[in-house]
Amino acid sequence: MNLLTKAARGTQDVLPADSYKWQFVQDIMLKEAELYGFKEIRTPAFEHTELFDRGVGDDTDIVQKEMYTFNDKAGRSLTLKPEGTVAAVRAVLEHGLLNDGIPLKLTYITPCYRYEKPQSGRYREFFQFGVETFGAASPAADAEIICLATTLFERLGISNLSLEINSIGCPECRQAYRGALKKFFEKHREKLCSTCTDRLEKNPMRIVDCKNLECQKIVEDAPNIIDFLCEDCEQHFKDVKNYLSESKIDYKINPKIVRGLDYYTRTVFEFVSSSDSNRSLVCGGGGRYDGLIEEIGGPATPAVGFGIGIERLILLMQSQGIEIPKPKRCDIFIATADKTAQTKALHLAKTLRESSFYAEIDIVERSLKTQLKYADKINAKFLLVLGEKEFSEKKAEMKNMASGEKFIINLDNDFLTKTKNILSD
RNA sequence: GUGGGUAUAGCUUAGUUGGUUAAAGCGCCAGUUUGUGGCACUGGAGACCGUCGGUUCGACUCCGACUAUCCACCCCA
Repeated sequence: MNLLTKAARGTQDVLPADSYKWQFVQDIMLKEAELYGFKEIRTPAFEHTELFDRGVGDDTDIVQKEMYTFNDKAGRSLTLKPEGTVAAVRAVLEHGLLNDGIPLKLTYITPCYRYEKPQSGRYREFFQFGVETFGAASPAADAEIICLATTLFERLGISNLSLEINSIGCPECRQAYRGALKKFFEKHREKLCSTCTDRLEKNPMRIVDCKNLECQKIVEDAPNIIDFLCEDCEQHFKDVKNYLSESKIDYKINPKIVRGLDYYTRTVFEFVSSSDSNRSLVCGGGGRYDGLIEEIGGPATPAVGFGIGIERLILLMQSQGIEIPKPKRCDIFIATADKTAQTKALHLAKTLRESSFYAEIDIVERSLKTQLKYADKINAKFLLVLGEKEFSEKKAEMKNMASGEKFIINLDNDFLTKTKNILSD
């Protein structure tokens, strides 16, 4: 297969055999978000590169080595968005949406791009569903977002997911924690992996979620962020937990969930799949980011949100054997025995389609017999055969393909009503 | 970026110690006489065996590089 007929690395076609699954999932997500009061926002595929340098953080892997950055013809540096939040924040600020009143609740499904080595559930183009609440500092906002995520998974039929939460405090309490961590890990410096020795200076918090087994062993005895929360942050976390308990949402506190960037504050959460041995992250990036909006030039505004990768979600649903409703079946196939009948068939099909029935006719000039085979192949519910005889007698037989039951239909005035009745049964 | 596996029709695969026109199932297209499908039978289309180079009289088969793909790490959705 040559380059011309090959999708670019890390990208994927969603074929008709699968697209209905996407429709199903996206539909549920948007509808559920709607019930929580989130309105859809659509942002462009690319933004000014500076936005992500600033918003995602230019010391992250994403910005340092994974962005699709290019110059347009006027020499502007643009970047395909590597995640959804920052673009949404930009749009909020640009259009002054916060002036419409708070809270501002937005949802989106958007393609994201990261130059990474593809593997299972990881693509260079992937689709992210996200929700963001702006202007709400209350723990109720955190809880509402988590609650939405929980219901979503339920609606999709996903089980064996566990919710893990943590609080990483505000910049003030984090400073104390960071100091304590540094002091602690300093003692174990020579046992840490090489990336973690680097982290020790730049970002000791990231050592806490290092996957290296040696590091993890050390982390076990490391100080816990929760012990360093200031009074306000502690109360906030306590309230979030309270809301969750009151809503009967199970959660586990995982002190190892941290975030590398400064604008993340307080609540962080993840949904991990416990069905298979290797815990896979389904919904990362969930949490509060009270510092972000100010970081990219807006007024200090609290915000919470989360993102889900749709590819991963569908993968998970498949691994759990969740049945996604099959796409709509053809209601009726109108077979035609000759050219005249064929001309009229389109009109009849049009009439039915206007009433929202899924009707098909022969458009490849097959023999009648082959048309019937085709009707069977596409799993049509009903069959209508039209020819000279039918038009001279002004009536035709409509057959239920599964039962073989036949109905006589008049082809003139009451065609639609009669057909509708049979089809709707 | 690091490590490992794989590469033959649309799909799933076979291909014997290198030896002529590369095989099967499924799918696709059509036929099995006249206007009613599913089953069965018959036929047909469809592959420069991932690419390039090497070894050889001869390579789908052996060697090398590249590319793609899958899996894991990293990171994350």
